[in-house]
Amino acid sequence: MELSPVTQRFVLHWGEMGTRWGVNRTVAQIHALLYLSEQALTAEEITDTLGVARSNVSNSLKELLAWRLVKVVHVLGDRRDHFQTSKDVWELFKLIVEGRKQREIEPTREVLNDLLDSPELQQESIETRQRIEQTQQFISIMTHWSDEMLRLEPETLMKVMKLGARISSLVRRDTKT
Amino acid sequence: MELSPVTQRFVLHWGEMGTRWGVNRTVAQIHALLYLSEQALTAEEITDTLGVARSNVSNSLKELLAWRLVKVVHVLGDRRDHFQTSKDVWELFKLIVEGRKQREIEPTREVLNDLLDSPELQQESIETRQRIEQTQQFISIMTHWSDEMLRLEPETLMKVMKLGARISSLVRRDTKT
DNA sequence: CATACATTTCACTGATTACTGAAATAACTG
DNA sequence: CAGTTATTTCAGTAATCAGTGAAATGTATG
Repeated sequence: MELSPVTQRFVLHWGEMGTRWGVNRTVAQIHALLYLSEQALTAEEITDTLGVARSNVSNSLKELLAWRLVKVVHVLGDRRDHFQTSKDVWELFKLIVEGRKQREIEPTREVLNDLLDSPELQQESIETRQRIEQTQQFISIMTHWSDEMLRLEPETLMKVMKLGARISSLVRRDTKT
Repeated sequence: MELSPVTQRFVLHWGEMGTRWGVNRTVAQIHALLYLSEQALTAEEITDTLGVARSNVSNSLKELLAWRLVKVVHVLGDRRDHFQTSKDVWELFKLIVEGRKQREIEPTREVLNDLLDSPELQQESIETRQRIEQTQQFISIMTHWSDEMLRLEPETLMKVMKLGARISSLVRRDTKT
C-alpha cells in the first residue's frame, strides 16, 4: 500500500516521537498507520507499507495489543487477523495514560509504601521520612484524581477543561460553605 | 558519603525508573540523592556516593539543569558548585510536566499544524483530514488546560483534586445557567 | 600570571534495545 | 490428514544510548 504524502509524514513523525513516548519506532509507526487507515489492516499489509520485517510487525502488534491500543477484528471470508485502533483521540489518550501509570508510577508507589513500612525507616531523619511520605501521598492523590477524571464523560471533562483556571473561583465558592 | 539503607533503596529505585521516565539511570539517581539530601552536594560528593565517573555526574547535572530540576548554589569559602533540588513535590511535578511537554508534545503539535497547512492536504480523504485536525485540537486543548492548572496555587489545585469526580456536578450546575 | 583546583569535552567501550530472517509452530482448507 | 497459509519464536546483527577516563579547558587565588 502506497502512502500519500501527508499520511507518510504523519506516520514517520509518529515513529520518531515514539522513542520519546516510551515505545519503539515501529510500534509508533504501526499505531499511526492504523489511526489514519480507513479499514483494519493485516500484518502483511502493514509489513509492506512500512517496509519492516514481518516478525517486527508481529511483535509490535503484540505490544500495541498489550497497551490495548489496538484490537483484532476479522473480515468475512478472510482467515487473517485484521488490526484496528480507535479513532477516538480521547479513548486513545485514556489508554495511554492508563498504560503509563501502570509502567511508570505503580512500581514506584509500591517501593515507597514498602520503604514507609520498613523497620529501617526509624534510622532516618525526620526530614527524609517526611519527604518520602510526601512523595507517596502526592502519587496517591494524583493517580486517584486522574482515575476519576478519566472516568468522566468526555463532554463533562471537556466542560471542566474549558473552564480552565476559572475552576478556582468555583471551587472556592463551593468549599466556603 | 555512605547512604542509609532506606536512602539507598530510594536512590536505586529512582534510577531504575529513570529509564521509563525518559532520563538515564545516573540522572535519576542524582536527582533522588539530592532530593533526600539535607544539604546541597558537590559533583565530587555525588561521584563518591554513587560510584560513577566524575564526567558522568557532570553531564547528568547538566541535563538536570536543563530540566530546571536542579540548581547551582554556592557555599561561602568554597569555590566549588553545590547542587540542590527542590524538596517541593509540586514544584518538581510542574517542572517535569513542563519538560515533557516541550520534548514530547511540542514537536508533534508543530508537525500537525504544518500538515494542516500543507497544500497536499487536499489530496486526503475527509476522514483523514478530520482525524489530523481532531488530534491537533486535542493536543491544543490539553496543553492549554494543563498550563492553566499548573499555574494555580497548590492549595487551590488540591481542592480541585479532592473534589475529584464531584467536579462534574459543579460544572453541570455552572454551565446550566 | 603561574599554579592548583574544578569542570567539561570527547573518543572509546560496554550495555541495552530494536530489528531481521530463518526456522518452528499453529491454524485453516480441500 | 496433507498441504497451504498465517503467525510466532529466537538467535544473531545492527543501531542506539550510557558511562568511562584521559586530555583539554576554564577559573579562582597567592
